[in-house]
Amino acid sequence: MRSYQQYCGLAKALDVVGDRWTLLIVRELLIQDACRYTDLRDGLPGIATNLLARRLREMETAGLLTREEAPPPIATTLFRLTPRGRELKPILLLLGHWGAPLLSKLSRQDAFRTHWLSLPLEHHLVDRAPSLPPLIIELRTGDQSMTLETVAGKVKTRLGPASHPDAVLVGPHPLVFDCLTGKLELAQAVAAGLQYKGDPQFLSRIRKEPHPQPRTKPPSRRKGQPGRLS
Amino acid sequence: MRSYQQYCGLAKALDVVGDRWTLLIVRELLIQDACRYTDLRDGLPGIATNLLARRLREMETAGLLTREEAPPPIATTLFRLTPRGRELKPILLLLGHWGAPLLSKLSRQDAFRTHWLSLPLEHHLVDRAPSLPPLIIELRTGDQSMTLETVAGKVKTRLGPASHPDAVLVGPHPLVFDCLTGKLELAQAVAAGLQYKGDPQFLSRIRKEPHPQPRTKPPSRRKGQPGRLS
DNA sequence: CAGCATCCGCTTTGATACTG
DNA sequence: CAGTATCAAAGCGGATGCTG
Repeated sequence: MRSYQQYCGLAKALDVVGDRWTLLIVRELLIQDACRYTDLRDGLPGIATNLLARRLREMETAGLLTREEAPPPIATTLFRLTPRGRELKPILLLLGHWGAPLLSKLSRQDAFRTHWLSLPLEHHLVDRAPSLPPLIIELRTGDQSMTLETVAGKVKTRLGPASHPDAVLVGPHPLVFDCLTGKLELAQAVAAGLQYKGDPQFLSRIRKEPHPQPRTKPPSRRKGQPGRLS
Repeated sequence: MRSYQQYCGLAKALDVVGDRWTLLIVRELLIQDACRYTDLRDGLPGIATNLLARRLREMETAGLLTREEAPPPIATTLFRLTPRGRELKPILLLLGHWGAPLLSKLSRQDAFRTHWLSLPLEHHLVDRAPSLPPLIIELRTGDQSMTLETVAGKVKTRLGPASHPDAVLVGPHPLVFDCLTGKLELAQAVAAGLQYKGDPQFLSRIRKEPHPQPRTKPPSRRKGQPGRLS
């Protein structure tokens, strides 16, 4: 990117991360830690391959990431954020939070990768009952499943299914996301096509505000099946 | 900007504010509140006038700012951030802070406007002695002077000179900025060409860490003239 | 003068094809 | 797997001109 040439920290930051795709590449590396070129390309639907290669070079020069050549048995290049690059994480979280209201129904045909849920979910889910046994929730949406697990008052995410989840959410990703974050009440999400197995209380345990939109009268709670599911 | 078309809050945020110049326009409106077109153009050296007009239209459409047509006596258009636009402030502060280390000596020939100091200074200066009488510091650098004043444990900035400052800093903007934020110790800044009038203690009163880089032995404190200056 | 719109050359981006 | 090469389209920067 052409420099703004302004003596201003914000302008200097944008000189480095203001290019198209750059912050989304940082997103991928924040979520996936060590990425191969093809992992990145797969997590960035729409990017042209030459542009990805160019950005990776520029970001390496700028000190945002490093490129590790793995030795012959593995024989692949791994891209990883430097500490300086990882310092962008709080900014990405805030920006993502700022942009969340723009995820409307109109975005339903947008590309989606399950791992994109990781940062926003870890950012605004909590464990409101850390003294209870750990809670495990499996999400089945998008290109792969994802598991949420409460640890030390927080919610950690990882890719892949859970072996003994307390609850399972299955459905289109906008429903799963809105239901988890509390934008949609569970009953509304179920009415819209979400499948939920487990005790509904588990959901309110990890939402920051259990009833964020009491615009209409609060929907009546439905009993789920408590206990572990296989 | 062409949409990333990804179901991700960050990608949606970048769809709106990821265009070149957009966040710098937000910076201007955060600092100056109500701006005329020419104020904006002056605060954004390097922008092409047609591009500014286009961005303002797009940002109005996106709900970031409003355009007020002032009645005939004033006869000018005022641009102002909406609350939604103002929600970007913490993000800009973080990004500006992240970019601050990039403001090196190499940036000395970059364009500069005094009001750009406003956000970073208010962001990381504090009043470490709020029980003392208010402190007033005048900066003379860049295109106009700026006044710092302690209020309720914080430091507020405004453009223009102070009538009875406790201290005055005169010199090139990188020196004034580094000296205030503590990147440079006062003695170093003075040695580099900064003029400082007032008690050196006043500086450590508003810095978050009074001695941030004791790599070399701490420079000996020089006595200044305490008390008010005219 | 404030607030643009138009034109033109250059740079960046996007899409696709191809390679060690 | 990890890119490079090529080319068309879009975006940007700079100059200039127009309108109240």
